[in-house]
Amino acid sequence: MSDKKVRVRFAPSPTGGLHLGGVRTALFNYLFAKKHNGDFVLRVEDTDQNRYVEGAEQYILECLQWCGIAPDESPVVGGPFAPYRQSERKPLYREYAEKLVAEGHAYYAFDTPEELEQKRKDVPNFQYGHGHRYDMRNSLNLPLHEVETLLHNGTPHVVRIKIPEDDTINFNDMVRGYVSFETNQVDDKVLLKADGMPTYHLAVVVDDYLMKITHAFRGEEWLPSAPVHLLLWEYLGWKADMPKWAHLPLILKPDGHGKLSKRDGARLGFPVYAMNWTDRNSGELTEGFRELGFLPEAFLNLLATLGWNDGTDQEIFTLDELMQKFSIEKVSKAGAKFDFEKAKWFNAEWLKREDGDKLKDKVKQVFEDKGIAVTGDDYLAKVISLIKDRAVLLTDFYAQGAYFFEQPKEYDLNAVNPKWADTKTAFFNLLIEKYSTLQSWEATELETAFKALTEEKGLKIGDVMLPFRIMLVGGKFGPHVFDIAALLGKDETVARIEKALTVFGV
RNA sequence: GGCCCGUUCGUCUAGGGGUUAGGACGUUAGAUUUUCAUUCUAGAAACAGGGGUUCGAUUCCCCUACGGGCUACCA
Repeated sequence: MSDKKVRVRFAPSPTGGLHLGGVRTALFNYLFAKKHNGDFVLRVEDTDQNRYVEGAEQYILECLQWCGIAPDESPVVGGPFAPYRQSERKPLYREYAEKLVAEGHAYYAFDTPEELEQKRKDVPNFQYGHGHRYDMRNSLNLPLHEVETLLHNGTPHVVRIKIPEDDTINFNDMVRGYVSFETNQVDDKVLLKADGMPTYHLAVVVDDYLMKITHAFRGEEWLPSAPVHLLLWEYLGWKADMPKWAHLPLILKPDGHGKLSKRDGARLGFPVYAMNWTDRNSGELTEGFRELGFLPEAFLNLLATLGWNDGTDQEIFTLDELMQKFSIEKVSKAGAKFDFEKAKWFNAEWLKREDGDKLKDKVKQVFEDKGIAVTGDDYLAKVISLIKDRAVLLTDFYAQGAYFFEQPKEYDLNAVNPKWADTKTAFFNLLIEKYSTLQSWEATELETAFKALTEEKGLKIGDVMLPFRIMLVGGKFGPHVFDIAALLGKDETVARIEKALTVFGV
C-alpha cells in the first residue's frame, strides 16, 4: 500500500434502497477505511433516471447512521469532492467520453434501440463488440462527413468503448487473487447514454479517480465488467491511480437459488432491509430489521460474519473489535445463504449482553408503540434486566413484559380452573392478609411467607404457585414469580390477587 | 449458449499434505429452573465426483458435475 490516504467509497444505486448485501458492502468498506485511518465516502449512483426513487439517499444515510457507520462525505453532508450524487455531476462525464473518442478508444454509435433489437433477433448471441461493431451505424465505419452531419443535427447517439482484440486482461483482486479475461469476450459497453448521462462504467471510473478513491469493494456481480473498468483507467491515463479491487461474495436466498432480493423478504418472512422503507413511487412498504426489533449492534454483527471471520471461534464482535480485526483477505470467496434463525440468535445474544439500563430508551419505545405508558426509569431498567434473557427481539419485550405496566387482560383459566377448589380461594384470601401486613417487600420474604402459608393450610406449593403466577401475569410464562411480585409492589400484587379471585374457579 | 467466479455438517464457517476434520445456528436427548425462557451436558450431522502428483490427499494440479454471477442506452 502506498502512502496515499486510504479512501473507500460506498456507491449504492438509490433504486433498490439498501438491502443486506448493500449494507454489508458498506460495512466492509467502512471497516477497511477506518482500520487504516482513512475516509469512508458515500456516493450515490443515480444515473438511471427511470429508476430514481424520491428520498432514497436520505434513507441510505439514515440506515448507515443507525448502524453506526456514518460516512465522512456524502450527498447530504457534502465534502471536498462534492457533489456526491452522480446526476449532479452529469456535465463532467462528457469531456472524458470525448477524450476517449478523440484518442481512438471509444466511438459514437447511432444505432436506435429498435435497430439493436432487430440485430439481436437476427444474429444469435449478438454482441456489440469485435465481431459486429463494423456492421453497425457508428463512427468507426460511417464516412467522416456523415458522422459530422449526424452529430451536427443532434442525432441521438451513445459513446461506446472500443475493446481491443485478442488481448488478455488480468488483475489482482484482493479476495479472489488473479482473475483474467479475454477481451474478445467483452463487448463494447455504452459509456455515455443518449440522454448525456454516463453509464455506471464511465461514472465509476471518473468519480473514483476524481474523488481519489484508493480501494474499491463491491459485489461479485461486478466482476464481469471489471475488464471494462480496467481498460478505462488505462485509456484515461490514470492507471497509476487505479484503486485496488475487491469483489465481495454475494448473499444468497436461504431457500432455492440466486442472490437475495427485495422480494425474498416478504416471501420468506424476514426483512432484507436495514430499516423500513416506503417506496414513494409505488407506496410499497418493505419492513426493516430495525422495526422488527433488531439492535444495530446485532445487525452489524450478523452481517459481518456472513462471509467473513477472523480465523478464531469468536462470533460476537463489537464495531470496535470488527474495526481492529477486519481484514479483507479473510473474506470468503463463496456466496453465503442468509439464515434468519442465526440472525435472531445474534440479536438474543446482544440483548443478553447489553446492560438493562442501556436498553431503556429502545424498550420504552416498544411499549409506547403498543400504547403502554412507561413511567419510572428505574422501574423500567429493573423490568428489562428481569426479562431480557427471554427476549429474542426488542419487540418481544411487549409480550414478555406488558404485565409489569398493566394488569393482565386475560387469564389462562384452562390452567387453573380444572384444579380449582374452595381451599385455594381461602388460601389466597389469607395470602392477601398476610402480604398486607408485611413490613418490607423483598422477593425472598414473599417466598418465605408464601411457603409458610401453604404448609399451614396443608397445601402443596405446586398447587398454588401456578395460580399465583397467572394472577400476576395472566399466563404460564415469565421470570421467577416472587421477583415479579417484588417488583410489582405490595398494592399492585394484592390488587391483582383480589381481581383474579373474582374470575378464578367460576 | 458464451464468459467469469465458486464448492467442508441442513445453514454460516475454521482448518490445511499425516487432525478423533474444530466452532456456531438449527436439530435430538438429558439435567437445572414447581411456569416459559435462559443456562449446562451429551448426540446425530460435512471435505461434490473422477483422475493425477505424493510414502500419504479433504488440503496441490487437471477434468467432470453442480451452484452462482454477467451477458441492457440497469446499477
